[in-house]
Amino acid sequence: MPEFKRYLVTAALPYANGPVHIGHLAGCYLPADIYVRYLRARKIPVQFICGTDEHGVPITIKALQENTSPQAIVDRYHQLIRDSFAAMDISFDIFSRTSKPIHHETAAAFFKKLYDEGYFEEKETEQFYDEEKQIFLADRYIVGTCPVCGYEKAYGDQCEKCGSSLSPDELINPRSALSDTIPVKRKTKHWYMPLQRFEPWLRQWILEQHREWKANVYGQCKSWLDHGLQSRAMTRDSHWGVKVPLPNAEGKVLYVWFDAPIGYISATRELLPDSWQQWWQQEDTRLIHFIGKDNIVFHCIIFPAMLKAHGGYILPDNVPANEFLNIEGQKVSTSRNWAIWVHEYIRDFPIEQRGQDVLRYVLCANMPETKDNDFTWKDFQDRNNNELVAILGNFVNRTLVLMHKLCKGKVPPFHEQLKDERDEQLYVHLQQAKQKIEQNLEQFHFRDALMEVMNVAREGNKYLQDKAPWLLARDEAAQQANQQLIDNTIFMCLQLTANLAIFLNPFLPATARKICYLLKVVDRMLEWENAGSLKLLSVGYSLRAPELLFRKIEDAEIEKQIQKLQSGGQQLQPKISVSSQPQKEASSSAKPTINFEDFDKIDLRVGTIIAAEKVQKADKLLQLTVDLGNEQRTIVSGIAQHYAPEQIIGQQVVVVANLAPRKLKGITSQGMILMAEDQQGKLHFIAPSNIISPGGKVS
RNA sequence: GGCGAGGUAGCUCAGUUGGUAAGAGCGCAGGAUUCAUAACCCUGAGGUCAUGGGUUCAACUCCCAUCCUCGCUACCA
Repeated sequence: MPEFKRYLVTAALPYANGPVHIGHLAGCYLPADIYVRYLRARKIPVQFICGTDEHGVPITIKALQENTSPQAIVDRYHQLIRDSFAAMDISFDIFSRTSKPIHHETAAAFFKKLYDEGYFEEKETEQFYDEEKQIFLADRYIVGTCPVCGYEKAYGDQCEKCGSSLSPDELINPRSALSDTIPVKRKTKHWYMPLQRFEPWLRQWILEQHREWKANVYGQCKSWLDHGLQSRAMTRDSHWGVKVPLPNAEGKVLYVWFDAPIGYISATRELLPDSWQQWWQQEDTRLIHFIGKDNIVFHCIIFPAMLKAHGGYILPDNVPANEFLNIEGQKVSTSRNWAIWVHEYIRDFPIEQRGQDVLRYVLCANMPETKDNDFTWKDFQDRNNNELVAILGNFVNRTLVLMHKLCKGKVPPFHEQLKDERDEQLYVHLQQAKQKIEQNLEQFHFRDALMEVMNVAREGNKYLQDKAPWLLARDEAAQQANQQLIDNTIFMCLQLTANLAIFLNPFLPATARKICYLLKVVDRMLEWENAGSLKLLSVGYSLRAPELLFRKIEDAEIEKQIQKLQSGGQQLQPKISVSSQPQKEASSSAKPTINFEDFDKIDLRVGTIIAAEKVQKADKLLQLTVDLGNEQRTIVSGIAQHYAPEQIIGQQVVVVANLAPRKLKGITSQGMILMAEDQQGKLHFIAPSNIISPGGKVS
């Protein structure tokens, strides 16, 4: 292991087509920030790099939907995201954007170098082309009916309704998202990176040399490597993005996943024009990527392969990816608006009351480090009221109150001759806590680290309880007699409070500063080397009047949040609240008008299911035998996750009888069953309201 | 279906390379106390460590099978 002299910490570049939610924070920005603040407190040179990822097709789609330009979209979200992070005290050294010229230049040069050294394969493929707009359509530009759930605005790579990943060929009634015309296939050329060439090296580098990576990360990488890597297109047909720096590459841009991680490099160049090489090209720099688990393949496989191919760059030493944070038992869904948006949270729990620290605390205490975790508002309330208020805030408050009552508002002296075992025990605990916090942070165990910080406050409460200085000062005579004992107790509690500020600083920076304010010390006290000391506050120094660090959160506030979440979650057509203008409701005319002849081409028949069984090795498919009166058809239908085979025998259905046969999992499907989808995405049969003889015509 | 990660007290989660009677926080019950935001402090109840086999002197920890959850992937006309 090389000795590291400096740290380069990156947090995944958020995509500038929507605001950030608390799952993003818990997934990578909060752990990254805690880690960076800890490093800074230890005076270890560190740069914390982030910015918005502003290219890619979804942004252009969104621009089309809102009838504006991609630039307007990314400008809006860049600002919103940046402000959200600022409110949460995420302390980036730079928060840049991939639309900046320096990034285009860096990414293009990177691509050119790989091209010049022959790392790319050129391939021609057939892609959908919009003749009206004269442009190739990336998968995302093709919109059509999802073959799985019937959602009419599925994209060519994925249906956002049911989550199925698709290819454009699978869409029913594919249309161009640009012009709504029917696209045609046309040949196009792209540059592919043969990742399989890096496979032996990646196996060695990850599987042999980085066994210390988190189990979820290591396992995911191994899975990818064992599956075998393939060439991957690193360019796209688009006008929005980094232009491919080659002749005859009009209308080609870098694949967003090629250019985005390079954004880390260009942001560093922007921040440190004269010394960025030191951070990216010297082996004694430790590069750490904080990401969510959806980004593992890009940060552990593709980007390292790119860096390796380019040469001259260091590789990530660790990629501590977190899992996902669910909300109230359900997965976050931006399209269903099942999410807690940071900019909305901060409106209800403003930074004046250090609402950001409450959220930081709860998210860290419940951080999805090893598996998906659940965020509930009840838990948020409990942790605030029972931990921040009752344990931490209470300890600091009672310490300051006692100090004012029993020590005249000044830091009392410590009378060494009266030091007892209990004092020593507290001191030992403080030293151990420091060590444990350090160890946990260095191993990316943030929740354990935070727990240890809270244990310091817990220990303080116990100590105070054992010493019970209020008993020693029952009356004036008693207080006079016991003043030295009282002094010692308060002295210890005050020094412990100062230590708490140091420990809390990486996790709850605003609270740490607030404690400094109450103790009338400068922020420099927060430097980590001061932790464990009992000389942080000078004897005789007068401190400020106590102020509560945290307030209780009432049931009504929690109710309000839950209602807000659920009302948002039930909206069929979700609206993200940054936009003041409501999106246009378009679902009533999602498909172009057709005439009767078009409709008449479809032969719809009533049928009765007379047999059903699960298709082998397919999760979603049922093989049905449908009686159409004069014949029986075998139809394969993607409904296995909605109906058990035995429960649908005898079910009447509507069948598209003249659909061209198609082989699925080796079975020829002779038709298609019509299904209706409800708000939860569950499929229901379309059937006549009375029993009709099989074969009956539908029109 | 393939692969990966998980299934540990009511809840949220820890458990390093197998070895004293299985842990924490919250919640719950009882007690003590009043400096403190009815906060704090003490004590206690609670788990066949998903299930069934196996290896071992010894397994939550290793191996095999099964079930459940999440993710990636295939299937969706």
